[in-house]
Amino acid sequence: MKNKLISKLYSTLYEEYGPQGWWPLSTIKTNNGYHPNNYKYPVTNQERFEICVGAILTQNTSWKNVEKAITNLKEINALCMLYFLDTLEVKIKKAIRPAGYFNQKYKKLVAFTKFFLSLKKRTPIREELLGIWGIGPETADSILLYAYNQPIFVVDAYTRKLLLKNKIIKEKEKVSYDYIQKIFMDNLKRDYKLYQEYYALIVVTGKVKNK
DNA sequence: AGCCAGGCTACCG
DNA sequence: CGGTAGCATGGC
Repeated sequence: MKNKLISKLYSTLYEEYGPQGWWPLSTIKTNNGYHPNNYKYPVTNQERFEICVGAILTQNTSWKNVEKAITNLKEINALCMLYFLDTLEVKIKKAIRPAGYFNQKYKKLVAFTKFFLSLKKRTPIREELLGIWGIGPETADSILLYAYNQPIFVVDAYTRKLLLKNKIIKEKEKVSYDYIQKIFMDNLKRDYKLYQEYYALIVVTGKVKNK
């Protein structure tokens, strides 16, 4: 389905807020980890792993809380695919506690880390990610878009609100994740930089503007 | 003092 | 299939 509004909305948001430099990384000391206008990240497999961990920890959780958890993981040397599985369960859970749901998220991180190690640097496909316990569509797509620079659009609560507000979808009709994703991908160039920027802008505006 | 956050699973009808 | 309880913490 064609819809001119999709690319127009992007221009409007970009002009207002500028490049966002997602996904933030603890290895970048400036700008709180953000890297506007720099699309080379992740540089290392370690940074790639950190993005995936963040994507899981931020499920239904504010990024502020995730930052604490990531800092804690780093302090106990567990923010690393080679050491994570060797770290005591209680230590990990204590570290990720600020991100909430720590029992569930611990299980999710274990399942994901095993998978990540089995990849040996190969890029995963969406179905593989969705097959992992604890990885749903948004987390899978965040990982593909930001950890692997794949042009896959991420849909979340803010994305739906943006479409509702602009009357591209209606409140009543039940719109699936895949349907919304298709609206964006049908109307944008297949460009991971554009997708990374667009989704970041959606979240940023979603936060700023009331609800 | 509630309500909400960059969701997902399990289980129900 | 669609709908929803449960998961947990910190910020506002």
